[in-house]
Amino acid sequence: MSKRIQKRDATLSKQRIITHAVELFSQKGYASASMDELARRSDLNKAMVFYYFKNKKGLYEAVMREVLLEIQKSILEENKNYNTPQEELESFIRTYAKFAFTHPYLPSLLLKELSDSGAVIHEMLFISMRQLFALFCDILKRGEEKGCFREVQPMVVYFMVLGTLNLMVTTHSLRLKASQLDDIKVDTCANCSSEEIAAYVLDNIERIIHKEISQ
Amino acid sequence: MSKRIQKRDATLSKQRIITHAVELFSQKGYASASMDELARRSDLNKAMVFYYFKNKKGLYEAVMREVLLEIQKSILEENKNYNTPQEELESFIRTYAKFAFTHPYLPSLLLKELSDSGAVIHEMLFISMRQLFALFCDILKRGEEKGCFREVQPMVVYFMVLGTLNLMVTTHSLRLKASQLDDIKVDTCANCSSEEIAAYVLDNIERIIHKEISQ
DNA sequence: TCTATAATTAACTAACCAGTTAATTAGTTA
DNA sequence: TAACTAATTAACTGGTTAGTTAATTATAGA
Repeated sequence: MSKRIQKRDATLSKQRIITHAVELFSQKGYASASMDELARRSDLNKAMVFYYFKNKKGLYEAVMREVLLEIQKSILEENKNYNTPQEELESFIRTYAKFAFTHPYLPSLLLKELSDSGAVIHEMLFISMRQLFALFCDILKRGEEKGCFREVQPMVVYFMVLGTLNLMVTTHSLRLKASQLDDIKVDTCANCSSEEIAAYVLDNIERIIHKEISQ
Repeated sequence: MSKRIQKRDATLSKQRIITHAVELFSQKGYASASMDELARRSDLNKAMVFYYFKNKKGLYEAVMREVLLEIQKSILEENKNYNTPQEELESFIRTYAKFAFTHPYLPSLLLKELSDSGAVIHEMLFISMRQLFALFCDILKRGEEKGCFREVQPMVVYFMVLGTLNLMVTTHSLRLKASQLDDIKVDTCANCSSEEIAAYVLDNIERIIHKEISQ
């Protein structure tokens, strides 16, 4: 009920909605995210959501576009700093890991979508995801041509990277809880830092794709 | 509206509900699964759902229990036939893959839960998941002690297996679609069989954990 | 200062949803 | 067959949801 203090500012209002929507969708999922609650969180009238994004699906697509473009940008930009396939691969994995751990809504939103073959937004997610995958494939191919990587099934290796990193993020609280119980003693990597996890995933992937193995 | 033909049979009705609920929850997710639709699909009165399972969450827990016990049983039973860590690991991966591909609701339900740190059913999923993970850890540990596996971070390797296999199942239709487009040529493993994928994941995991690498 | 337009609002609707209730039917047993 | 119980039903409720509408503000340009 708090009266708006700020002046009118379309782009700012729009951004407020997106920002809170990213959080809300990643916390509750598409179906359980309520537009009433979003309006409350954003401290804006609900009609504004529909004024700017037409409907819930439109908002969700805008959210996914934002998030996917952001990670894509990070990886592509970081990639420029390297020029051997090995370095590029390392950069890809480290950058994704860093982003995923500092922006945990990304793994949450991504896994929610992928657990349902792109239930809500097939088309767009799809294109953006494919571009990232295409870069990954390109790195692998150039590594192969250079003779430093062996031939692998890129899709499987890609999911080994993304699937693992995403799950390590989304299960963080679950793994912490598991480590505190002591009926079964298992190491759930509960206190590993994102850098440790990234380094570990990277090491494993290198063992999979490198031709000469330094044991 | 079709009048029930069958005689009254409590266990059968209950099983009808579970069976259709597994399908519905895996297709739509917890929030979007409607009890009205479930009743329609099961060809039973909606009140029966609440008569047998108290509420929606109770039904969901019953569904997850059913599904998790089923996969657990498969893996444990198959495991009995082997007695070296290498064979056991191979059996674990192959059995999970086979089950996941023939019962695609499992990856869908699992990823939905894990994308949200066990949003709906923390406790139970948790215990069942941990038992499976404990078996995996045990296999790795015995392999280590025998000197045939190197020391690894079990949680990460576990997610490399489950995460990858689950994603390969849930994204199947998406990968098929991607392979049919030809703006970017990428191999999405669209026509790989479940055995091929299992073999490929297994091969990669072996490269990660085996001490002597047969190049 | 007038005016056109963009941004914002409160109040509303129609559909849907989980869950309840009270009555009814079919099997079972004494 | 009478009486008891378990299974089943139709009809309902209260709350929530996405989306709409028509009126109202603020702002910028002429």
